[in-house]
Amino acid sequence: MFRLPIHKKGRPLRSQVVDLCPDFYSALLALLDQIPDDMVTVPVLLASAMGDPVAESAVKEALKREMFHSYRERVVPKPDSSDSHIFSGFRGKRLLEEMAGDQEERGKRVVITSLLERDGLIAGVDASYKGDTAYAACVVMNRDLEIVDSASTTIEARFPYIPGYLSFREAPGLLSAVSKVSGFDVLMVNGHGIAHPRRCGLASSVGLEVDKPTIGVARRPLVGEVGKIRGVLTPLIFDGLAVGAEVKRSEGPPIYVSVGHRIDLEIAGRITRETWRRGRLPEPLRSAHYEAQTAKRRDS
DNA sequence: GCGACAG
DNA sequence: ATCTTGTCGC
Repeated sequence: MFRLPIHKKGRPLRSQVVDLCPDFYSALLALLDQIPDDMVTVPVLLASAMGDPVAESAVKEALKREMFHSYRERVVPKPDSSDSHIFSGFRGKRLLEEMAGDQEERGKRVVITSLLERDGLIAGVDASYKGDTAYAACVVMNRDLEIVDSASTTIEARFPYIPGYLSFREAPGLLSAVSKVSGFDVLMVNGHGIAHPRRCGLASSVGLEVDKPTIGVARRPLVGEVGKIRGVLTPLIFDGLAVGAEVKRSEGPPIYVSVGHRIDLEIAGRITRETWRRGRLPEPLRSAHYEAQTAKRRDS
């Protein structure tokens, strides 16, 4: 029977992703405390000090939270032309830079293989949010796409959504939900696998943890360009490599599939096409999304 | 240089 | 992802 290594007989959660999931908000607080009393700063400088300017909007969102109420006047929206008192001398470790380095390392551990013993049971996992409270659900379907098992959990996310860093927000909840179902052959995750700037998107992070064949499926690409049609799949090219593929149906917008872990693009694409019947995502993900929404509704 | 940017 | 009413269409 499938079992996740993160529940050690009632011990606290342990896994690489969970261990490496730092608290974004405490790190931001530590930076805000460095601003001298007679100075202010701007969001992009805080994001850069955290290690990646891409986090600018996440910083802006965070500053709206109650937790940062007393720091609101220390951050101005734009660098005022007349102001020479914009602080930028932040010190300390760059959290996002370390996390990106970790993704690069884990991306190298992703296994791409055409060996897939069975694919009779397909699991889908997804999460819904109410603020930072995550409601994650995992459903298991048979070949006829009938639900044979499902589970959901709720957990507090300690990290905001930042493009390229989604796994640090979502993986803990998804892993918890996945650990509650009895078993499956392939896992489908709502997000990219190796079609990621550092070859380690949400689907790869989750796949490496559960050590099962894992597929990443997303509605929009994060990196890469759609290449020339090659057979039934249109490759998504990034850095000169086919890191994923665009999957089309007769009608409606396409979706993007990539290797999460222990699978290859052809098989991942085949399973994605075989399970995509209606709507914007394949059935395992539609189902998991519905269950996650239901769990959230039930809670409030 | 500026904007875009999985969920 | 989430905030949100009615509304266009099969």
